[in-house]
Amino acid sequence: MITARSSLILNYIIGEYIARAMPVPSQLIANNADLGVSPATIRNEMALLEREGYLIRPHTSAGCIPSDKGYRHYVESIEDVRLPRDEQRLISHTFHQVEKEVEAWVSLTATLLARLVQNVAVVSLPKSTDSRLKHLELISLQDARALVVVVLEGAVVKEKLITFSEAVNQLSLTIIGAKLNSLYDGLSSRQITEKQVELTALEKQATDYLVTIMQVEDSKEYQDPYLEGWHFMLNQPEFAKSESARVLMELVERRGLLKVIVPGKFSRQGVHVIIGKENHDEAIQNCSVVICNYGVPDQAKGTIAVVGPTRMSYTRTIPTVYYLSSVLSQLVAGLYGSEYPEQQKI
Amino acid sequence: MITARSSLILNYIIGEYIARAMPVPSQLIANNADLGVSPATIRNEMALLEREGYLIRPHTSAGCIPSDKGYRHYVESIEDVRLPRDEQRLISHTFHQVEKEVEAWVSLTATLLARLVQNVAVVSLPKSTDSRLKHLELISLQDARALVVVVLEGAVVKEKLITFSEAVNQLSLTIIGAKLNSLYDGLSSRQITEKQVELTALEKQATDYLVTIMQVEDSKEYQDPYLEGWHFMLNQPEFAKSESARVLMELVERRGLLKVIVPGKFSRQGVHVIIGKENHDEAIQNCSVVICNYGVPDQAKGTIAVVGPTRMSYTRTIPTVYYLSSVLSQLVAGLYGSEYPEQQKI
DNA sequence: GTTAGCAGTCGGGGCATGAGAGTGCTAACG
DNA sequence: CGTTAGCACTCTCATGCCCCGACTGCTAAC
Repeated sequence: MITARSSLILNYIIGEYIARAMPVPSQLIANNADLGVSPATIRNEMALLEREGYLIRPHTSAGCIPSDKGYRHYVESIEDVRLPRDEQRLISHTFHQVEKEVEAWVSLTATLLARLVQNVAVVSLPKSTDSRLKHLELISLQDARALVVVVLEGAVVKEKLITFSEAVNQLSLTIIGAKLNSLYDGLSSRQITEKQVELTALEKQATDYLVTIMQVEDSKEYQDPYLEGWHFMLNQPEFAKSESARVLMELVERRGLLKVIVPGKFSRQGVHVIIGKENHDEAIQNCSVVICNYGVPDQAKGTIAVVGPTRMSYTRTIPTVYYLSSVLSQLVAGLYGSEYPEQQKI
Repeated sequence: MITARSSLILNYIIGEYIARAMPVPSQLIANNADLGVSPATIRNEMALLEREGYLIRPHTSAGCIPSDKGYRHYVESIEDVRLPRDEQRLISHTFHQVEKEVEAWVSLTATLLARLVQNVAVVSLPKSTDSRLKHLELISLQDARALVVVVLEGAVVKEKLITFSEAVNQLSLTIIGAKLNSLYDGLSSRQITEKQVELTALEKQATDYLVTIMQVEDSKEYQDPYLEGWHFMLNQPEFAKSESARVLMELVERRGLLKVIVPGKFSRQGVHVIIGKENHDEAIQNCSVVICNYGVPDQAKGTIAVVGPTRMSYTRTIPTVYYLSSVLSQLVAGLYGSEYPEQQKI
């Protein structure tokens, strides 16, 4: 339904348009695309591509700009999703210089990603699907108030201030903590609630808090991802009048980008691209999202994404998202004590 | 040097300008400000205020807009920095509904503040000036790798992945942990390093990690504050062309707003307002910052700030920042087990 | 199928015009 | 001396116009 040459021309137009942010004239294509044909021939092809819906003409006497369908074709024809070796090295080197903490990794990923692709990066923390208790610690603060620190499988640490029904000293708390640790070690929140044991009032209270924390952790999905790089996006001519940026920001900041995207169920492996109108939410229909899961199968997963105008550099963004997701996966795998499988292609 | 009536007129103009975002004509003042004089008289006063530098005229035949000096006068003359009782109740009610975690409080503060004042809110976590160890926990992950969880005075919890020089099991780690806890309980990082004790190789390594974590915690100032509400700011006509917003965002996101402000040394108590050119950094000289410290004296302090166009509602922003800082102070005081002193005025 | 040539179309910049808004000034008033 | 009415003046903004330049679509020839 589309000849090889049309496809070449289409991809050339899109590449140029991404770089110039202006309609691409036939002249330019004939000169630079090295097809050995004249502008007139190009124009014929362009007219065809326009009829087929791959191109849009802002007005009669102007060059073409790609439609969502055009971008889709362009993205599908990208073959190489690997970042150049030297860039890979540069990135992984940066990760070695940072503190060995999940938050630091994720935050760094967001910052790097935003800078590398000059758009907004969205990276969520890795989340266990069904968290299991690794360790529990109760620390007395004052009278009946205490701090409970919960360490879950995968080096997830959660703390919460709690208040017992009566004053307790550190010694009692340590004893309670020891008992609960031995009782609940390695269990999920559900298993803990189902466990039938004799507990004192205080132990019961501590257990309740523990279960609550674990349930909260299990239930909060895509909460508060790291957002970085708004100022890069504002640089794009698409967002010159800030009204357009505002709508998008409101969506991403307030309602949570990931919640909006998820309905798409991009559950398969690899990088996914959602272009313009393919997005469900209206506020983001002149944007594209490049998104990828990372994590360890059956243990924990997170999401890494880039949001930018549909006219973003996919050839740069896709490999970058892909590579960073694999780096994060490996780091997270270390937390769960498992090796991470070889990288796979899209 | 400025009569009572001039001052009234000036403040009226500024109030109007903040509301309308347009130059204020003499007509409007005469009609609404209830001074019992005609527009002509107002014009005379306006001419005076312009000569004195309180007002600026965008062009000859236009109303006036306030200069930074004018805003300064306006802000100084604000007397009531208390939020209405019912708003106070609404806010404190919201805090009761949220998880009892420092991060949750600070994040909520940023969100609330941004929404209440319709501008960007910047809130930093409370930071101890000289943190002391409350509890240490070592958790084995795999072979030589482990997780160290450090609880500091003030319910600050930090975790880090560490690697020992040799494989260690959980039992050994627990023993090491118990020993270090009894040795270092309540000490600062400096005191820990100065403590002369016989340690095994592993204990030495764990101590080093502990000290590093505490030093990092002590040294990182104003790191990664919670930012909220960019989309509100983009609504302001001042930022209609997103170029102006970009510069500001770059400053706040990349270089850290608080670092830029700090040189001003607003060490005293209460809310401070930095207007336009009073800011050191050029990128923010058409903005104002309303900023306030919170925390417990000598134990921990954080910062809460609002950034917006110089034409922001100071009468709303100042009380809101003030009240939220006192709420946060009280919450943080609870963490340190001390009562928080009565609220004081600016 | 490809190409040259040419007419046709549309956006954007430059410019003049006119209306409207609001002031500055002057002269009169109490 | 402070206040006021009246009026001329100034400047912005919106509108309309025109023309230029950029590209295309079409046609006819290769």
